[in-house]
Amino acid sequence: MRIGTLAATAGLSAKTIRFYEEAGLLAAPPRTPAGYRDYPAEAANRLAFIRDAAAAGLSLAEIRGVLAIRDTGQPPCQHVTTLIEAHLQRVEQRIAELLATRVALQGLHQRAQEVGPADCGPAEICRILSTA
Amino acid sequence: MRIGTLAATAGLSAKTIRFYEEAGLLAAPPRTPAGYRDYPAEAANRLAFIRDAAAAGLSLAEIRGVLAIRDTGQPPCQHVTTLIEAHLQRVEQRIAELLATRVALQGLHQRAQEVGPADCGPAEICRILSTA
DNA sequence: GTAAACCTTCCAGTGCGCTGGAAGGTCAAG
DNA sequence: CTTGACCTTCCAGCGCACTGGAAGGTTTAC
Repeated sequence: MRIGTLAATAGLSAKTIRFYEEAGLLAAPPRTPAGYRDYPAEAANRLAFIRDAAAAGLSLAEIRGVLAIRDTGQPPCQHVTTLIEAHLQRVEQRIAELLATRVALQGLHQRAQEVGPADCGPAEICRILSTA
Repeated sequence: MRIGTLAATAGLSAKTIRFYEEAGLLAAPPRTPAGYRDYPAEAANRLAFIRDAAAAGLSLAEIRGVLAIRDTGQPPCQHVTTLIEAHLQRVEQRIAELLATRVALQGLHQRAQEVGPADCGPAEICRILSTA
């Protein structure tokens, strides 16, 4: 299977697949006599896994870690559980930050309704965004 | 006021202030005979404004837009209101995405409790993260 | 007088996950 | 036989907001 076929199967671009190889996520496949990459069918599974893990928000570095453990023959369960927990924490942290930002933006929007252009002196920048 | 003093006042690094000048957020100040930047006290206000606006999550490009309007002498109220609304939408969109990711991660975590290492055949990568 | 702290410019790199393009070789169809 | 789709490598850049460092000049404190 050549790279274009694999790309179509996995729903990625050929560029991305070469990039994953370079990044150590995908082993370098054998080549045809002409030098074309020639992938076994299992490569599609690996790419699907990468896609699923990336969709869950794991970084390529984290995915590489999981794959590296799997490639030793060990099931990566414990590592994956730890990773999921850590990532869940990061996501929750980020959600909390964004909720706070949302409250702040709603406050600014409220303020924008209350002050008119005439309320801003020429010396200040914007009474809505800052009192500086 | 020299750049280090301004940096300390504004809670930024001197590097960042030079970067803001380069990025068109802050006018180039006059120089001392030795070539040192010599800021008027108002520069601190402008930096405080930039800080507040950035804290609300606006990009430097957006902040530059607000400042550019203000620098024409116009109050930027209408522009700012529009900007806040657009940014609020982006934030809400992102929150929704992260909430979905959180649900997905909680599902994966649940699955991780249910499957053991023995459940993963050597041919698959990780039954927790993907069925590929 | 000298050492440390401060300033200047310029160039380069960070992290992340790709993407674009150039210059060339190969393969399949008509 | 040619056209066009496909493949190869390599190098560069994106967007974002800085940050680091080198190599040099200046000011300040003791």
